[in-house]
Amino acid sequence: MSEARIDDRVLGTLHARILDWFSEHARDLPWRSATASAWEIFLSEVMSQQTPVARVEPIWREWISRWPTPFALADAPAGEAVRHWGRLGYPRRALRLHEAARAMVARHDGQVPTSYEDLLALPGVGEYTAAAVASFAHGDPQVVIDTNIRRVLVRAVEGRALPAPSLTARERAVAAAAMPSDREQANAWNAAVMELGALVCTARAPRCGDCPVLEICAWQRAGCPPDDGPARRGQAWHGTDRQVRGRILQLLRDTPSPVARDHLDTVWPQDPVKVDRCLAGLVEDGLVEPVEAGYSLPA
DNA sequence: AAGTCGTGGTG
DNA sequence: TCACCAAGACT
Repeated sequence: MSEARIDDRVLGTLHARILDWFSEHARDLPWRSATASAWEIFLSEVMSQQTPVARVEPIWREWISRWPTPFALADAPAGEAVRHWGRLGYPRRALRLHEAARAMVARHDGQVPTSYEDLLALPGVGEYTAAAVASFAHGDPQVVIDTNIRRVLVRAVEGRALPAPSLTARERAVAAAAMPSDREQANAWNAAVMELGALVCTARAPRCGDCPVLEICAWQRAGCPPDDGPARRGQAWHGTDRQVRGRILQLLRDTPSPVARDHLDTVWPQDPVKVDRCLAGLVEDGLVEPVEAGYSLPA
């Protein structure tokens, strides 16, 4: 276990300034309401994985109203979860949410589990989501580390522009050392640092003029050196399986009845072999089901 | 452990 | 314009 030490005076200032900033500037997201249920918070966390929060809200409202509890979602066909996922992206998350709801019914009396370990065991829940749900839904101050928190800490504490591609032991140690010792403050801290990263300490064009900890930011004091890491690999898109899979699913979502194999070629007419491969992948993933008349969302 | 998995806003 | 990136998980 590596340890990281942050100067007590610096730490005190970080806590006070960032928590104060958060109390003034936090967006009033519906899942931050004092009356939000653990299920509502759980849904918001999975929906927010790799997805801008602004796009989550309408889908989240739709899901909450349609499936207000784990029981409700567990009773629905998996395909309905995929259908109502719409264009939020990474539709396997919808499937895993459905599996998670069934796991909650099977193993947790239909409740969102409270321990980090039980949360982590759910499908679609990794380190980040388990810690976030523990902290935000249950008031258990686990160390939350998301892309925002990584960026804020690497700048404010380490003085670098951007974190490494994958999470390091050093970052875990810094994040743990940065947590306030008070339980309530620690939970607020998790949300506050994330919010600061999302609204001010952004990846592309940080609004340092609006930053509450500008004077003690190590990156600022170092003169804002540019990222020294290797160039990031851009995500290819045009003509990839991802694009074709997306089109296939969009067609199936927008069609109530099964779709014939021939009709699926219309999503990528130049290459039926690619369509075959993507279809096989989607079936393998459980997102699509072969039926007599062709293909449909899973029952 | 690097690759894969959607989608849309934006600087 | 277009490459980058967004409350990651999984293999």
